[in-house]
Amino acid sequence: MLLDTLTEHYGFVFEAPLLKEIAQYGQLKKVAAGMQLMDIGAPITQMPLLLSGAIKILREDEKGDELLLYFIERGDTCAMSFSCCMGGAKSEIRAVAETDSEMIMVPVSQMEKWMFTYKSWQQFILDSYQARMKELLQTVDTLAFLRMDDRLLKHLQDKAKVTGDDHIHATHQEIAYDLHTSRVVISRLLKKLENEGKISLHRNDITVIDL
Amino acid sequence: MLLDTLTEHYGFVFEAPLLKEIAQYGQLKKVAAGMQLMDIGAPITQMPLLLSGAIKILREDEKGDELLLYFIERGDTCAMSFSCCMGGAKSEIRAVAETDSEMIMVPVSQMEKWMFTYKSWQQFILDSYQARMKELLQTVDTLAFLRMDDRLLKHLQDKAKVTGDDHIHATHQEIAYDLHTSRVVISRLLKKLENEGKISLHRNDITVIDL
DNA sequence: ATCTGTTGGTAACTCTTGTTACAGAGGGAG
DNA sequence: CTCCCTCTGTAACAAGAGTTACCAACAGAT
Repeated sequence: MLLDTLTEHYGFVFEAPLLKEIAQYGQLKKVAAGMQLMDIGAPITQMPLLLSGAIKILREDEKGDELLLYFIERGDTCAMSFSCCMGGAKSEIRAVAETDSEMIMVPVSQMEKWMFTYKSWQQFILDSYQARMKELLQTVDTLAFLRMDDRLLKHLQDKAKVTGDDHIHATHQEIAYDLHTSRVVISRLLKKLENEGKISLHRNDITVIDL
Repeated sequence: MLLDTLTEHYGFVFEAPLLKEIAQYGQLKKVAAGMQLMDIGAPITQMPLLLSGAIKILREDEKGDELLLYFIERGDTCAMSFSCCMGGAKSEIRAVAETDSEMIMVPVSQMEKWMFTYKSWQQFILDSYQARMKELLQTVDTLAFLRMDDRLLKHLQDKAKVTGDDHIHATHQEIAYDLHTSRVVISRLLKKLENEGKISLHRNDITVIDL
């Protein structure tokens, strides 16, 4: 039952009446890994509360070049979608399921109401903004202060963390897209990391040793 | 009088009773250009509403390397300071007055109350988060997708915009700090931009032609 | 087994950025 | 004016990252 699942994941965040309302107005959505949930420029009408799995958030420039911003995990939401809803704005980012995921989609109309009626909801939204802000700052730090080899290792560690698996199933090309570089560079640096004993390489499988 | 100044800058954002409350509890603060307003790791107890001038927001890594994130202008606030206040968290960023500036400092106790009593305040806070998020995304785009010469030109244009002056009074070293690179690189690229007719160089003064 | 498309390894080269070193220009203090 | 310090220009070199090209290894299909 929806309310049970909800209580399991958000019981410590929201009070009972709010949980009930969310269960009432929310809609369960299951997505398979790799599925796109939202695109840049798309209008936003609902807000996801993640129950399980992980979502990766991407940015794209005019030329179509991509960059991974961060992952959203269980118990999180995409705060940006909130104000977007409220203001009727378009999405600034793209969201793709990193693993099979479950979430509850909440319609914008209720969100606005809850903002005034439930202190816990208000707090949740503000905390979410704060958390996302912090992650974006992390991303900026990574881009500004780290070299590609460290960015790569960090990416592999992050990926292992959100999937809960130290075996990463991804091609060098896919990793290159996430870090906005070329496949050759990734292959080169992966080999270097392997020589340093931090990972081991197999076809379609990178094992992160240095977690 | 404080209320008049406040109404002038925020009259279209907040309703009259809220303006009055802000005037009552807020404190006017004037700072000179170059003065540091907040440091990384410092506790936050007040939130600024900017009346005039501009504040630059910086990020720093463990080694003390800096990076300019964005500018805050008139009519804006530092949304991050809001949740920091609420959660009693430490600042993630450093804030330095880019120009002489005036702001109203609002104590945290009132902010919480207004969140429930004034819809316009709630909207203001959410809009502010959204705006800051958008600026951070801009920063990420700049770092990820632009080369240093374009970053430099963009920086000069931004700086000209927030100061309202196409003459930029800064040494090459200062610019290098903001962009997290070395003075030599900046001198080199500035000369290149001058040859391309986009700026003109003088001692302690860069004139932006291509605005 | 053979063919084919995908994935990964590597070399060679270019371009951008960072580093070191040094010299000259400008401006203020004495 | 002279001294001294800061600011700027430039050269030469090093390192990191991007690009192109090519080949080998592998997996699935026929």
